[in-house]
Amino acid sequence: MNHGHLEPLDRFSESDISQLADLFSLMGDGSRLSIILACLREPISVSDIVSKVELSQSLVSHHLRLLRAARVVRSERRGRQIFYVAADAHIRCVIEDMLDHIQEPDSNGDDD
Amino acid sequence: MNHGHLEPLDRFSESDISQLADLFSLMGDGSRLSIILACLREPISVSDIVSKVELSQSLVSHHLRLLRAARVVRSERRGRQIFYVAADAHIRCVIEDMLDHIQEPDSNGDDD
DNA sequence: CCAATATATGCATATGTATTCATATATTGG
DNA sequence: CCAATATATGAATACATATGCATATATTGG
Repeated sequence: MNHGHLEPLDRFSESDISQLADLFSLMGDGSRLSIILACLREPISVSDIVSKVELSQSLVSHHLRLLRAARVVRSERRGRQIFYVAADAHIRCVIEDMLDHIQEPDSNGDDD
Repeated sequence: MNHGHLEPLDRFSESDISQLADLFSLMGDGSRLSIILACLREPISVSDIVSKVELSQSLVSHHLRLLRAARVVRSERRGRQIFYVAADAHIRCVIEDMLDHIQEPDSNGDDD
């Protein structure tokens, strides 16, 4: 039910892996992650994002397009401004989990 | 308490953002993500990873080095083989959350 | 100690992509 | 309709990095 391929990994289809990688890749750029974080709590306008993250308007817009296309953020027009917000709670969850990982004490890093 | 910088984002330090982005970036490559998934449940030897993910031994090793350096995986020698496993539960959590995000029904993607 | 197996590493390269600059589109107010 | 504001887009470029190839290191068995 894939397209005739064997699935090389446990229970993840190649499509799953590809979609996951795309999403992580989007979050894997510092500028883009800053933008995501700025949109994490509540909708925020593009111009407010620009001043908050201190990136050029053009760059923010380029990144927002990618983030929106991948449904990491959603957009909504209010008058002459466009507000962006994190698409759903999962995005917040992922970030919180990863923060926990960072703060994890170092049990056993490179012991050989 | 950062290094004299203002923190441009809500409550995330620049160091947080940088560490998060590095981790997401590591997970944002398809080959590397496949390797992580292969190590997700239980320790697995490098050679078994190679046959499971169908990448060259060299490439797997290159990626494992990055993943281990970032503490995404841990390693342990058993005889002549080296086993790798996901570093902690947070890594598993992040992936599950992201899978949930992918499977989320499309509420409101690009409506303007 | 030698051969065989298992893993790691250095270098070179092709490919991807983050960023900038200039400009285009859209919305509002007068 | 015109000017001003807000956002998006296209092209060019500089830079990062995934990958392959060759080879090095480490471990085990005889």
